[in-house]
Amino acid sequence: MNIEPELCKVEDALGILIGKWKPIILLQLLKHGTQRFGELSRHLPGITQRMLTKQLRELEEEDIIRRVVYPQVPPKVEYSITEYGKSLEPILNAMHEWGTMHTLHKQEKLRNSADSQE
Amino acid sequence: MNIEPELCKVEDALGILIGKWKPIILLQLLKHGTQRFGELSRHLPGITQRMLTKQLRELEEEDIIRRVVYPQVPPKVEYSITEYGKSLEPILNAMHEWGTMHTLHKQEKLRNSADSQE
DNA sequence: CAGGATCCATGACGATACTG
DNA sequence: CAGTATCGTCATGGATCCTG
Repeated sequence: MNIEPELCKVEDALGILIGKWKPIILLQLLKHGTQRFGELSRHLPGITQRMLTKQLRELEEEDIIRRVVYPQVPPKVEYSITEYGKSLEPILNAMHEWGTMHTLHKQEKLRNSADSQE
Repeated sequence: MNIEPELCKVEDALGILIGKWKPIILLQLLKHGTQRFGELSRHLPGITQRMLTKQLRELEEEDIIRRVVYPQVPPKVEYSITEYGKSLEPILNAMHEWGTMHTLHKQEKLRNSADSQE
Protein backbone atom coordinates (compact mmCIF):
# COMPACT_ATOMS: atom_id res chain seq x y z
CA MET A 1 0.00 0.00 0.00
CA ASN A 2 1.15 3.48 -0.73
CA ILE A 3 1.02 5.45 2.47
CA GLU A 4 2.25 8.72 1.08
CA PRO A 5 -0.43 11.09 2.30
CA GLU A 6 -1.10 12.30 -1.23
CA LEU A 7 -1.51 8.78 -2.60
CA CYS A 8 -3.24 7.11 0.30
CA LYS A 9 -6.77 6.19 -0.70
CA VAL A 10 -8.06 5.16 2.69
CA GLU A 11 -9.72 8.53 3.11
CA ASP A 12 -11.69 8.03 -0.09
CA ALA A 13 -13.33 4.87 1.18
CA LEU A 14 -13.79 6.48 4.57
CA GLY A 15 -15.45 9.46 2.97
CA ILE A 16 -18.15 7.25 1.51
CA LEU A 17 -18.92 5.64 4.84
CA ILE A 18 -18.74 8.74 6.99
CA GLY A 19 -22.07 10.20 7.84
CA LYS A 20 -24.09 9.42 10.87
CA TRP A 21 -26.55 7.19 9.02
CA LYS A 22 -24.69 5.89 6.01
CA PRO A 23 -23.46 2.57 7.33
CA ILE A 24 -26.85 1.64 8.68
CA ILE A 25 -28.62 2.75 5.50
CA LEU A 26 -26.25 0.61 3.44
CA LEU A 27 -26.69 -2.41 5.69
CA GLN A 28 -30.44 -2.00 5.61
CA LEU A 29 -30.45 -1.99 1.81
CA LEU A 30 -27.89 -4.79 1.57
CA LYS A 31 -29.83 -7.10 3.84
CA HIS A 32 -33.39 -6.28 2.88
CA GLY A 33 -33.06 -5.21 -0.74
CA THR A 34 -35.02 -2.50 -2.48
CA GLN A 35 -37.01 -0.24 -0.20
CA ARG A 36 -39.07 2.89 -0.42
CA PHE A 37 -38.23 6.14 1.30
CA GLY A 38 -40.84 5.61 3.97
CA GLU A 39 -39.73 2.06 4.67
CA LEU A 40 -36.16 3.13 5.16
CA SER A 41 -37.32 5.93 7.38
CA ARG A 42 -39.25 3.51 9.58
CA HIS A 43 -36.25 1.21 9.92
CA LEU A 44 -33.92 4.01 10.98
CA PRO A 45 -35.31 5.15 14.30
CA GLY A 46 -34.57 8.78 14.96
CA ILE A 47 -33.50 9.88 11.51
CA THR A 48 -35.14 13.01 10.15
CA GLN A 49 -36.42 13.26 6.60
CA ARG A 50 -33.85 15.87 5.84
CA MET A 51 -30.96 13.68 6.92
CA LEU A 52 -32.27 10.59 5.17
CA THR A 53 -32.65 12.54 1.96
CA LYS A 54 -29.22 14.05 2.24
CA GLN A 55 -27.37 10.85 2.95
CA LEU A 56 -29.24 8.97 0.23
CA ARG A 57 -28.32 11.67 -2.26
CA GLU A 58 -24.66 11.49 -1.30
CA LEU A 59 -24.59 7.73 -1.67
CA GLU A 60 -26.36 7.99 -5.00
CA GLU A 61 -23.82 10.54 -6.16
CA GLU A 62 -21.07 7.95 -5.63
CA ASP A 63 -23.04 5.22 -7.46
CA ILE A 64 -23.36 3.21 -4.26
CA ILE A 65 -27.15 3.21 -4.35
CA ARG A 66 -29.76 3.53 -7.07
CA ARG A 67 -32.76 5.83 -6.87
CA VAL A 68 -35.83 5.02 -8.97
CA VAL A 69 -38.70 7.48 -9.13
CA TYR A 70 -42.15 6.33 -10.21
CA PRO A 71 -43.98 9.27 -11.76
CA GLN A 72 -47.30 8.90 -9.99
CA VAL A 73 -49.39 10.52 -7.33
CA PRO A 74 -48.69 10.01 -4.52
CA PRO A 75 -44.98 9.79 -5.31
CA LYS A 76 -43.12 6.52 -4.99
CA VAL A 77 -39.34 6.34 -4.83
CA GLU A 78 -37.35 3.15 -4.44
CA TYR A 79 -33.78 2.79 -3.27
CA SER A 80 -31.45 -0.14 -3.75
CA ILE A 81 -27.76 -1.02 -3.62
CA THR A 82 -25.94 -1.01 -6.94
CA GLU A 83 -23.62 -3.86 -7.93
CA TYR A 84 -20.82 -1.41 -7.37
CA GLY A 85 -22.14 -0.59 -3.92
CA LYS A 86 -22.06 -4.25 -2.99
CA SER A 87 -18.28 -4.12 -3.18
CA LEU A 88 -18.42 -2.21 0.11
CA GLU A 89 -20.03 -5.11 1.96
CA PRO A 90 -16.77 -6.85 2.95
CA ILE A 91 -15.53 -3.63 4.48
CA LEU A 92 -18.75 -3.11 6.39
CA ASN A 93 -18.61 -6.68 7.66
CA ALA A 94 -14.98 -6.31 8.71
CA MET A 95 -15.78 -3.10 10.55
CA HIS A 96 -18.75 -4.65 12.29
CA GLU A 97 -16.66 -7.59 13.48
CA TRP A 98 -13.87 -5.36 14.64
CA GLY A 99 -16.34 -3.10 16.39
CA THR A 100 -17.91 -6.03 18.18
CA MET A 101 -14.52 -7.15 19.42
CA HIS A 102 -13.62 -3.62 20.40
CA THR A 103 -16.73 -3.29 22.52
CA LEU A 104 -15.67 -6.33 24.51
CA HIS A 105 -12.14 -4.99 24.75
CA LYS A 106 -13.38 -1.75 26.28
CA GLN A 107 -15.62 -3.55 28.76
CA GLU A 108 -12.71 -5.67 29.92
CA LYS A 109 -10.54 -2.61 30.26
CA LEU A 110 -13.21 -1.00 32.41
CA ARG A 111 -13.49 -4.05 34.64
CA ASN A 112 -9.74 -4.15 35.12
CA SER A 113 -9.51 -0.54 36.13
CA ALA A 114 -12.43 -1.06 38.50
CA ASP A 115 -10.63 -4.02 40.10
CA SER A 116 -7.41 -2.14 40.62
CA GLN A 117 -9.40 0.62 42.28
CA GLU A 118 -10.43 -1.48 45.27
CA MET B 1 -24.26 -9.41 11.10
CA ASN B 2 -26.74 -7.69 13.30
CA ILE B 3 -27.94 -4.61 11.52
CA GLU B 4 -30.31 -3.40 14.17
CA PRO B 5 -29.18 0.17 14.61
CA GLU B 6 -28.65 -0.34 18.32
CA LEU B 7 -26.53 -3.43 17.83
CA CYS B 8 -24.62 -2.50 14.73
CA LYS B 9 -20.96 -2.05 15.60
CA VAL B 10 -19.81 -0.58 12.33
CA GLU B 11 -19.92 2.88 13.83
CA ASP B 12 -17.54 1.85 16.59
CA ALA B 13 -14.83 0.87 14.14
CA LEU B 14 -15.59 3.93 12.09
CA GLY B 15 -15.26 6.12 15.14
CA ILE B 16 -11.68 4.98 15.67
CA LEU B 17 -10.70 5.78 12.10
CA ILE B 18 -12.55 9.06 11.76
CA GLY B 19 -10.36 12.05 12.15
CA LYS B 20 -8.59 13.85 9.41
CA TRP B 21 -5.18 12.40 10.24
CA LYS B 22 -5.86 9.11 11.97
CA PRO B 23 -5.64 6.72 9.03
CA ILE B 24 -2.39 8.22 7.84
CA ILE B 25 -0.93 8.29 11.35
CA LEU B 26 -1.79 4.62 11.78
CA LEU B 27 -0.32 3.66 8.43
CA GLN B 28 2.80 5.60 9.18
CA LEU B 29 3.28 3.76 12.45
CA LEU B 30 2.31 0.40 10.96
CA LYS B 31 4.78 0.67 8.12
CA HIS B 32 7.68 2.39 9.80
CA GLY B 33 7.37 1.27 13.40
CA THR B 34 8.10 3.33 16.50
CA GLN B 35 8.55 7.02 15.89
CA ARG B 36 9.01 10.17 17.87
CA PHE B 37 6.58 13.05 17.88
CA GLY B 38 8.79 15.15 15.66
CA GLU B 39 9.32 12.35 13.16
CA LEU B 40 5.61 11.80 12.81
CA SER B 41 5.10 15.50 12.42
CA ARG B 42 7.62 15.64 9.58
CA HIS B 43 5.96 12.76 7.76
CA LEU B 44 2.51 14.31 7.93
CA PRO B 45 2.80 17.41 5.80
CA GLY B 46 0.45 20.10 6.93
CA ILE B 47 -0.57 18.76 10.30
CA THR B 48 -0.34 21.15 13.22
CA GLN B 49 1.12 20.17 16.56
CA ARG B 50 -2.24 20.63 18.17
CA MET B 51 -3.96 18.19 15.80
CA LEU B 52 -1.18 15.62 15.96
CA THR B 53 -1.31 15.67 19.74
CA LYS B 54 -5.08 15.39 19.80
CA GLN B 55 -5.35 12.51 17.37
CA LEU B 56 -2.52 10.62 19.03
CA ARG B 57 -4.22 10.99 22.39
CA GLU B 58 -7.49 9.69 21.01
CA LEU B 59 -5.83 6.66 19.47
CA GLU B 60 -3.95 6.03 22.69
CA GLU B 61 -7.20 6.20 24.61
CA GLU B 62 -8.54 3.30 22.54
CA ASP B 63 -5.34 1.25 23.04
CA ILE B 64 -4.55 1.47 19.34
CA ILE B 65 -1.20 3.12 19.89
CA ARG B 66 1.32 3.20 22.73
CA ARG B 67 2.92 6.35 24.07
CA VAL B 68 6.25 6.10 25.87
CA VAL B 69 7.72 9.14 27.59
CA TYR B 70 11.42 9.27 28.40
CA PRO B 71 11.95 11.55 31.39
CA GLN B 72 14.85 13.59 30.10
CA VAL B 73 15.68 17.04 28.84
CA PRO B 74 14.95 17.72 26.09
CA PRO B 75 11.84 15.53 26.22
CA LYS B 76 11.57 12.41 24.10
CA VAL B 77 8.28 10.66 23.39
CA GLU B 78 7.88 7.60 21.24
CA TYR B 79 4.73 6.32 19.61
CA SER B 80 4.05 2.84 18.27
CA ILE B 81 1.16 0.60 17.27
CA THR B 82 -0.03 -1.83 19.90
CA GLU B 83 -0.66 -5.48 19.06
CA TYR B 84 -4.31 -4.65 19.42
CA GLY B 85 -3.96 -1.76 17.02
CA LYS B 86 -2.50 -4.06 14.40
CA SER B 87 -5.86 -5.75 14.12
CA LEU B 88 -7.01 -2.65 12.26
CA GLU B 89 -4.52 -3.18 9.46
CA PRO B 90 -6.73 -5.46 7.32
CA ILE B 91 -9.48 -2.88 7.43
CA LEU B 92 -7.11 -0.09 6.45
CA ASN B 93 -5.79 -2.21 3.59
CA ALA B 94 -9.27 -3.05 2.39
CA MET B 95 -10.28 0.60 2.47
CA HIS B 96 -7.16 1.63 0.60
CA GLU B 97 -7.82 -0.92 -2.14
CA TRP B 98 -11.44 0.05 -2.39
CA GLY B 99 -10.50 3.72 -2.49
CA THR B 100 -8.01 3.12 -5.27
CA MET B 101 -10.66 1.35 -7.32
CA HIS B 102 -13.18 4.06 -6.54
CA THR B 103 -10.85 6.76 -7.80
CA LEU B 104 -10.68 4.96 -11.17
CA HIS B 105 -14.43 4.49 -11.15
CA LYS B 106 -14.99 8.20 -10.74
CA GLN B 107 -12.52 9.07 -13.48
CA GLU B 108 -14.28 6.74 -15.87
CA LYS B 109 -17.61 8.23 -14.94
CA LEU B 110 -16.27 11.69 -15.69
CA ARG B 111 -14.94 10.60 -19.07
CA ASN B 112 -18.27 9.07 -19.99
CA SER B 113 -20.22 12.18 -19.13
CA ALA B 114 -17.70 14.25 -21.07
CA ASP B 115 -18.16 12.02 -24.13
CA SER B 116 -21.92 12.24 -24.06
CA GLN B 117 -21.59 16.00 -23.88
CA GLU B 118 -20.06 16.37 -27.34
C1' DC C 1 -45.41 10.37 -0.03
C1' DA C 2 -41.11 12.15 -0.50
C1' DG C 3 -39.01 15.64 -0.24
C1' DG C 4 -37.27 21.12 -0.11
C1' DA C 5 -36.24 25.43 2.62
C1' DT C 6 -34.62 27.64 6.92
C1' DC C 7 -32.54 28.33 10.98
C1' DC C 8 -29.59 26.86 14.64
C1' DA C 9 -26.30 24.14 17.87
C1' DT C 10 -22.25 21.59 18.11
C1' DG C 11 -17.83 20.15 17.44
C1' DA C 12 -14.03 19.22 14.23
C1' DC C 13 -10.35 21.48 12.43
C1' DG C 14 -6.92 25.15 11.98
C1' DA C 15 -3.67 29.42 13.01
C1' DT C 16 -0.98 31.30 16.28
C1' DA C 17 1.47 32.14 20.49
C1' DC C 18 3.51 30.40 24.57
C1' DT C 19 6.18 26.80 27.85
C1' DG C 20 8.41 22.96 31.10
C1' DC D 1 11.30 18.70 21.94
C1' DA D 2 6.84 17.96 22.68
C1' DG D 3 3.54 19.72 23.86
C1' DT D 4 -0.65 23.55 26.00
C1' DA D 5 -3.68 27.48 25.68
C1' DT D 6 -6.76 30.55 22.97
C1' DC D 7 -9.33 31.97 19.48
C1' DG D 8 -11.76 31.64 15.18
C1' DT D 9 -13.99 29.23 11.13
C1' DC D 10 -16.67 26.09 8.87
C1' DA D 11 -19.19 21.71 7.95
C1' DT D 12 -22.26 18.31 9.96
C1' DG D 13 -26.28 17.19 11.96
C1' DG D 14 -30.83 18.37 13.74
C1' DA D 15 -35.65 20.79 14.52
C1' DT D 16 -39.28 22.65 12.30
C1' DC D 17 -42.30 24.07 8.77
C1' DC D 18 -43.78 24.00 3.96
C1' DT D 19 -45.18 21.66 -0.81
C1' DG D 20 -45.88 19.24 -5.79
